[in-house]
Amino acid sequence: MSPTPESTPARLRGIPSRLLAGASLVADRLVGERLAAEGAHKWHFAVLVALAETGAASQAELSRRTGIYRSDMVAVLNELADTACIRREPDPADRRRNVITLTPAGRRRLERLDALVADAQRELLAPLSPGQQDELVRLLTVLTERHHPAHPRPRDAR
Amino acid sequence: MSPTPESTPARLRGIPSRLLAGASLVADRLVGERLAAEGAHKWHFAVLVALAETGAASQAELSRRTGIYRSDMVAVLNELADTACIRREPDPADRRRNVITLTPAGRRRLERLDALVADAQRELLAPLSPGQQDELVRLLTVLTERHHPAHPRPRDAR
DNA sequence: CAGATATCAGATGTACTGACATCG
DNA sequence: CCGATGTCAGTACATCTGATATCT
Repeated sequence: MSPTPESTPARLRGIPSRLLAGASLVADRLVGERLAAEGAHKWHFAVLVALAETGAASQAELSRRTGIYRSDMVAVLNELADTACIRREPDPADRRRNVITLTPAGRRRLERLDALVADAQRELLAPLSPGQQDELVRLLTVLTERHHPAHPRPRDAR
Repeated sequence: MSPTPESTPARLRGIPSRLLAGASLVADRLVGERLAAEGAHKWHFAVLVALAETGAASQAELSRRTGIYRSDMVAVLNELADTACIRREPDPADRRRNVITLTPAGRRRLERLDALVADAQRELLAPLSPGQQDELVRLLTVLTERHHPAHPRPRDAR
């Protein structure tokens, strides 16, 4: 729907869900543009972070950690494997699973992507004072954490 | 990508762009569900508000006010015309344009949709105190208003 | 002729569903 | 047999692009 133009009526402009949609759009664009400069997507970044943070895991587990559907995870891991950022090998303990491991190359890539993402966040939040930035993050955290139970229940990755 | 599950690593959970994406998703779902109960979409609501607020207008003008592309506006107006919420007639002063006018039925429909949208906003913001709700709206407003110049320039409706 | 308008036809991208073979 | 896993095919929807005919 686009980030609120100037001519938007006040009654529309103040609606929280519309503000969130607009803010999310500009945020995703900023992140997307930065990462695109390195031929990456936010998913790659998310998976790399999850691996660096919580250690090697199966694809379904990564799906739960990142919020990417396990059906979509396949393609993401294919690309990360093609660039040697991860290794994907069958789990000897459970032959349904693949064990996904972060490689040194993947760790280096994560460092670069991390810098880009951090840049995008800085640019995104630039209009706010440091105190306001923290407050925004706090408010959004409360909002999202209170809104997972029930409706769209997270089973695999939703 | 989904609203952050519980098992998400802290390093991912605190990223503003991800928080915004998650919050925007739950918000759009809430609004969408409520409006769907009346067979409506957020676009219908947006157009009706724009008409009620700023008065009759051409389709391109409505596009600018609401942030809906003028290519997509056609279908929205078709549906609103089918339910007699608007009238669409050629502008005698400028024969390229259609003049879109809100009908009494449209005004009544707007009242109903407005209540549903307001409900959704209340549910969305319920986890926050009234003061926090205001603060969130303020912060998001600053954020979005500072982020329209340059990049995705709003010409018609982008 | 440049520019705006309404319209259509479709490209893209992302979230999501359903099914299937394999395995615990 | 139930349930989880990796994979694939395909849906649903929204954003966005391009082109065209008409008109200023």
